[in-house]
Amino acid sequence: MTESKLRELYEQNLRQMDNLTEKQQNILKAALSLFAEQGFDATSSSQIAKRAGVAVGSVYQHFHNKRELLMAVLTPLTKSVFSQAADQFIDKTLDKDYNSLEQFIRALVADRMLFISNNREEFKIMLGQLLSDNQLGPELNHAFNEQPKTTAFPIIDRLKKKKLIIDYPNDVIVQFVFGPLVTFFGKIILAIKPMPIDQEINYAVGLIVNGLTPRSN
Amino acid sequence: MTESKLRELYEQNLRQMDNLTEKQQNILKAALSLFAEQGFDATSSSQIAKRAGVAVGSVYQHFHNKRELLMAVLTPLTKSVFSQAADQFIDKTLDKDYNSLEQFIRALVADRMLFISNNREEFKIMLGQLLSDNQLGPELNHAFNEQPKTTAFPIIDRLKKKKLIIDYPNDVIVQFVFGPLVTFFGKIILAIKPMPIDQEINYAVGLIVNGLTPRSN
Amino acid sequence: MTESKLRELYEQNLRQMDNLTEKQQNILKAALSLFAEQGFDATSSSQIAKRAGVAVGSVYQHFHNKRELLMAVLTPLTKSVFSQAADQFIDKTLDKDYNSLEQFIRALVADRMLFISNNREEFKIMLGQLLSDNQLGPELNHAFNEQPKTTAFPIIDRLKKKKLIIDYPNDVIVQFVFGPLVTFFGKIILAIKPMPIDQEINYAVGLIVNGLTPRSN
Amino acid sequence: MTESKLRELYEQNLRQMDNLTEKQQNILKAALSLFAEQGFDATSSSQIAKRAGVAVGSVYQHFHNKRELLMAVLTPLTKSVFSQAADQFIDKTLDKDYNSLEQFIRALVADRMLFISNNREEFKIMLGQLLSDNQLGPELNHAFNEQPKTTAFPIIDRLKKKKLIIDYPNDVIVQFVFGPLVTFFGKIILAIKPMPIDQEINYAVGLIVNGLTPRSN
DNA sequence: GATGAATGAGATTTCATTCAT
DNA sequence: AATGAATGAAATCTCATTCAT
Repeated sequence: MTESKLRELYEQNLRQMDNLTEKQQNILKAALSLFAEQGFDATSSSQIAKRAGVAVGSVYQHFHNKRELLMAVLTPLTKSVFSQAADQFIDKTLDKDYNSLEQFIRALVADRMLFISNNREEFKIMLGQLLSDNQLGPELNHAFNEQPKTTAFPIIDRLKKKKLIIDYPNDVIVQFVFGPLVTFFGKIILAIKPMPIDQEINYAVGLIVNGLTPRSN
Repeated sequence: MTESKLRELYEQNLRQMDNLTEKQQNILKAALSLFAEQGFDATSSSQIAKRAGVAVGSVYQHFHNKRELLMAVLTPLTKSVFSQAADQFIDKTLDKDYNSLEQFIRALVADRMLFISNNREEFKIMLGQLLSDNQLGPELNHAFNEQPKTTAFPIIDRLKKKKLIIDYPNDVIVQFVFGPLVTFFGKIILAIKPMPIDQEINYAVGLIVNGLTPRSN
Repeated sequence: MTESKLRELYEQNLRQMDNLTEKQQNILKAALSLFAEQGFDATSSSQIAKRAGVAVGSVYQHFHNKRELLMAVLTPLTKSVFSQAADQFIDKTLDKDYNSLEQFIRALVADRMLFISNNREEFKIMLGQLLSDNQLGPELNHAFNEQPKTTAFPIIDRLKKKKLIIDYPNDVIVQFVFGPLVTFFGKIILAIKPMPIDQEINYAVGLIVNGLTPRSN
Repeated sequence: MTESKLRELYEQNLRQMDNLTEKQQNILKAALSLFAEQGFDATSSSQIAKRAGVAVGSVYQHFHNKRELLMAVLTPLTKSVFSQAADQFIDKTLDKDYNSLEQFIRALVADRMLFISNNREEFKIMLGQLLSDNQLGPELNHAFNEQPKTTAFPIIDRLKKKKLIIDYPNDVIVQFVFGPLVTFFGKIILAIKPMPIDQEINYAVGLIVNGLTPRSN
């Protein structure tokens, strides 16, 4: 299971910002929670300062403006974690010669669902920015468009050869697998009834696998 | 196809706000587009006024503050359209005695996807609010939790009896069907590569149906 | 005497900014005096607002930032007045066929000294900016380098032909004539003992003329 | 030539501030150049620290606030150098029994022009302060009003007796001699086309002398 | 002495909202 | 109803200065 690794990676990323004082760390944490609660625009510098227990000026000591602070909050998610995790995923999970579709789907869904669950606050912030910021969208297109080509596509192709997966375009398949993940995220955002994550995974895997498995006739 | 009805309903709702001058209508339209483009907080009254081609003061003539304007933008979507459309959906679409799973899924997916596509701007605004406003979430719980119980659940139950659908909990099934819809909406938000909506519908329907169809063995 | 014209031109320029409310005019006046007294950087928006008798926000209603306000204060001096006055000067003063050197010098010195005297505040501000702003300098080079070529130089050439003026390079002569004017301005800046302006003019003209008159031997 | 002496005096003055570390000297130099480039107000402590290659705190180790730093920059110019140089000037230059007007003027103009040229940065700063500080002006009045009375006036009187100089009031003559010097300084401020300083001196001397020489008739 | 993170007062600027015309 | 100048509260950000290390 790669999940523990993810947490580790995240923590590691935070520690990499090691030029940060304890107070600056507090500012980062305060900003993270406030951005998630109220959104970026609705959060004022003085609010952040108050929650972090520092003076307003201190917010601007290390992070030279609010946007930079936002980026500092999102970076561990987008940059490092995203790609590193993805790389890890290739190495440790996807790169095995999957014989069964289910093994593949289960690994992927579990990994990503835990990732979403563990980073829900950051994801909320990112989504919020995506809605207003017209710059972030294109940046993420890569992650969602290009990454699968080198990671998931080869595996899908292999499964296709073995007739273990339905013959739909690769991107359509990927998009379909993402469905339950995105819905899961949606539920988190809407604070909708929590279902034990194992159950959530099991149901999702069951339905996705069924959906992707070719009918014999 | 219910889509045209939706538009009609929306327009009708706008016309119901009939105490509105033409200028006020322009203000509403300007606010709608700006909120969708930049988010609520990042949109200023004077921007709205400029795009509407009126004076700033006029923005406050009918809508007494910015928040009221936001509500006026969202109301036709949430209140009227949502419920009315839902009712319509029951009457016209779901309430038939579906014999085939595919008929049911296709009707539902097509309808909702067009609904999302036609109201993308409003949905973007609403999502934006959902992320910051901690009040809207619970309200929508009803729509997503309770409504299906009286609309989709009976149909699913009927399909289950005929062994035309997999024997998963009803809410899990509903959630699964929503997957591609939510993903579709996500793509709109991220402004990701447009695929002809018919194709999008066909692929989604194919996969969902396959996923929900019981295996013979 | 062109002096009255200058004042007229200046006032006219101010009136051309006619989109200005009375309050905005007050802001302009307040800014002018405060910039002259304390310098641009040392003057705060709230100081301007207070002296103008308006709210802080009103300072930014018409002039969108402090620099724009500075420009609004300096523009009538640099742009319009400078060039217009210069044009007028050509037409009305320099363009006569001066036979005597003294006539020429007296006209020029009197005109410029009154110009300086009448616009001392604006000149102080401009000089202050010149010292810090690295953009204004080059702009003024034109005025000081190019303008004389089309205005004063032809007259000097004519005087040279008639042996009425010493045979020094034209720009050296112009620079020399400017000496007493610049000194006069320096005295105003330093708030040094005022001498009746007529006397100031007479002495300056006497010495300049003597300096420029060729010795017979 | 007294110029070298001036530099020496200046350096000597700096050395007199001998409680200064090398770092503190760097701070002084950094402040000098930055104040000259951008003006006092527009220069921040951290900028000074950066250019001096020290920490912000070090700026305040010796100079207890920014104004004190400004004074430390200006003092060697105003206090020591100014008066000392003036004294030197009396001793070494003016106190000779000048027979020719030109000798006198040439000595004075050359000396002052080099002085200005060598201390242009300090002069820029001083002028900048003069424009905003309403206290420095009066202080300088002495230098410009009283000093000549004991230095230049006696020499002028002697020249008048010998009919070697025009019979204008002494202060008018002094002011006239200063004209080209002030203009020269103005050109430095405006960064206007540089002319070789020897030429600048020669032309100025020629014109001033001609201007001050009585006509035979 | 030197450092630089922390401070908080204050500056600039924005903007929802009011109100006289 | 419509206008847009005026308002002032609040937000972002800067910076001189302090102080613990």
